Parts: sequence; C-alpha cells; structure tokens
Amino acid sequence: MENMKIISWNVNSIKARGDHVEKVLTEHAPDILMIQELKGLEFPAARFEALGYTCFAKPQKAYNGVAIFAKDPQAKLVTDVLPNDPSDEQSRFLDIELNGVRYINIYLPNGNPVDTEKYPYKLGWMDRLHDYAEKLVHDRVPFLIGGDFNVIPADIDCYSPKAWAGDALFRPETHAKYRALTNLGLYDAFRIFNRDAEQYSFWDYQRGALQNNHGIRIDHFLLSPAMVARASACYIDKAPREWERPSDHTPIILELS
DNA sequence: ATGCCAGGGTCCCCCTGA
Repeated sequence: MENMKIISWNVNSIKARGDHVEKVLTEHAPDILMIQELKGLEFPAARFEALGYTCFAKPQKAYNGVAIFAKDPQAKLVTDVLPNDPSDEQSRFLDIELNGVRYINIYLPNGNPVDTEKYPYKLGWMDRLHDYAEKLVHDRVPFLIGGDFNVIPADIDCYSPKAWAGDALFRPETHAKYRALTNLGLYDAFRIFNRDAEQYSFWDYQRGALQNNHGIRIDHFLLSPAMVARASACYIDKAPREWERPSDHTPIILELS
C-alpha cells in the first residue's frame, strides 16, 4: 500500500476557518483530513471538492459537527452515529472505510463542568467509543481513531498538571476511560515517535496562553495494532495556530507507509 | 469565583468552549 498522510484538526467553525482549511489542504495535500467543531449547519463542500476531495460531513446547528475529506473517491461512509445511545443527537462521530482500513473521526465531549450532566455524558460517550473499538479489534479490522479527544493523557501533556487537576479533561475517571481504550491495544501515535516531547495541540485564546506556551495535548491519533506497523511519523504542526484569526487548536499529522 | 478570547445564534446579550 502506498504512503499516506492523515491530518486531524479542530477548526473551531468551518465558516470562520474555511481559508485556513483550504491552506492546510493545499500545503499538506493530505490523503485524509479529519476536522472537528464545524459549528453550524452550513458545510461548503463544493469549495473542497474543487480541490479534489470527497467530503463526508455531519454538521449540527451552532455546536459540534465533524467532517472528513478524502482524496481517494473510493472512500465510503460507514456511519455517522456512535451506537448505543438513541437519545444522543450531537454530531461528534464519523467512520469511513478506504482499502479495508477504517478511519474514525471523533469530537469527544469536553465534559465540563464536572458537576453537571455534561460529565456523565462524556464518560458514557467514552464507554460507547470503547465498545465500538473493541468490536473492530475483535474482528481484526485495521483502524485508527483521530480527533479532538478532550483528554490530556498524562502530566507531560499539559503545562501545569496542578492547574488541570479536577478538570474533565484530566480527572481520574477520564484517565480510566482513556486507559480502557488504549488497553484494547491501541497506541497514541504521537508518543510512538516523540517519547518525551512536551508539545501541545491546543492553546486557549485567553490569558496569552499561546505566548506563554500554556497549552495542552488533547488531539490524538490512536492506532490499532496493524496500523502501528504502518505508521512512519506523527507530529504537530504549530504554524496554523499562529496564523491570523486562528483556531485554538493546531493540526496533528500522521504518516503511514 | 470570575474574566480573560472567540464564534454562533436567540443577534448588542447569552451560551459554549477547554
């Protein structure tokens, strides 16, 4: 199988970031781009199809929303719903298939404040994701999960573990659910290639977080065992976070061979 | 505990984000 480049990026509104998305598509020419937080029902598919991409979008009014762009027109939508909660109407999940590999794009719930229904919703969503991944592992289907996980995996992934203690992105219950997922045999692609690196994928717009490098690493690629064998690089491209009127996240890039 | 910033929508204030 040929080399592939896959990118995940929370764009914080496709309407506000259309030019930035187009720039990432032309500069990186990824085979697959997964984006999160479309933030609105409108999705300008035509402008990205003009760049040679097939688009799969699951938008939602005002909040959430995810999309996948694929260069290969053979890419097929598997589902845009994470199973096992019919009452869940939030657009946070897309699964596509290409050449026998499943590419899953997630916008995992933030979960704050933790004393509201938002936190149990996050934990339940993580249980559902675990069950979904478990089935794929059991069926020996090669897959990867990319996206905004809203999980800070470890102390090294944030500028101040103390500042994040108690937060929905860092709580023990969140870590336990994340660990259950990786215990299926999934690997954090960034950590495979950057064992001790302190790099972030999100910097708040407020308090000069970018200038002070007060960031967190919450955008990830988790790889199934077969995909670990194919991975050749994984890195974070900080440049788009420094563009004019940027998203508060920056892209994470995975290369397969 | 709150605002700090940014985007969307109910649209000049309020909600959400992380």
